[in-house]
Amino acid sequence: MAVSEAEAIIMDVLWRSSPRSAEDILAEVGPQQGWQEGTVKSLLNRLLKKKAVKAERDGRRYLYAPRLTREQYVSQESKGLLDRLFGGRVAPLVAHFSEQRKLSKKDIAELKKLLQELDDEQS
Amino acid sequence: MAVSEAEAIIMDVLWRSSPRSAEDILAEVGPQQGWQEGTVKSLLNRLLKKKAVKAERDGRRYLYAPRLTREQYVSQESKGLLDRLFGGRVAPLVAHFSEQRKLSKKDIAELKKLLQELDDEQS
DNA sequence: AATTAATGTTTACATGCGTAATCGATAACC
DNA sequence: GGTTATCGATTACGCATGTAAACATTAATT
Repeated sequence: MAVSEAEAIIMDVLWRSSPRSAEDILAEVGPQQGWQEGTVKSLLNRLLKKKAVKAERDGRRYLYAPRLTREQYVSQESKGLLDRLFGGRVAPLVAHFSEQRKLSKKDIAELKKLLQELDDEQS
Repeated sequence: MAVSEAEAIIMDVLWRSSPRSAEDILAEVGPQQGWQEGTVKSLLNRLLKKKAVKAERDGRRYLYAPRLTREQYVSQESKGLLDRLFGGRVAPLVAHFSEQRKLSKKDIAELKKLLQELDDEQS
């Protein structure tokens, strides 16, 4: 089953640094999201059930760590969107952002560099 | 409220051509999705409630048409993903697909052309 | 006019999600 | 050793979603 949006916020914390205790996660995400203890614990349990995180006992508590990598998650999500909205092709997606003026100078520079690199490794 | 995934499939039919009757929509999407009448009708009603489509009476029945444009929908969805996963920047997204070898030759060619055009209109 | 067919409207029902309160077990403290 | 604090596990609850059946209305047919 898929990792939901609220769950992904917990994953983000774990991707930044793990393993971490529930308390620790709450401290980082609670104030920011307005979540309290029970919420974080439920989300952690659902993530465990989905096998997206693992838990290792540490005395009285658990330390949680990702089992699903950020790369895997990002891939699933982006591929889903790409397939659903752009026929699975990247160029139309970029064209879309271009039309929406969502390409910053920096983006453009980086894209050029990226394409250049692809050329280089090609030859 | 957001248009759900099943609802988006109905929208797709309407974006391809509209206005259309429920029967018509069912004919196109039913066999393919394994949906039956009631399902399509429910989805249409939810879309009406969300004001994503409008309905115009045509004799005994209604003809449905999009109110939300495909552009609007695509924008919302892609911006959501971009913000959540790539800090709102396009280049990292493309880099991600590049790393996943998801850039076809055609993609690369089109991206080059796109960047070229951006340069041109710039100068 | 009564019955049937065609459509839209309302209701249903299981599952997932966001958000949490409550329960239960175990460790710490008096 | 009994009480309290700390954690995780279980349960809850409203709302959205996917999927559809049941109901209502109105037009067509006999």
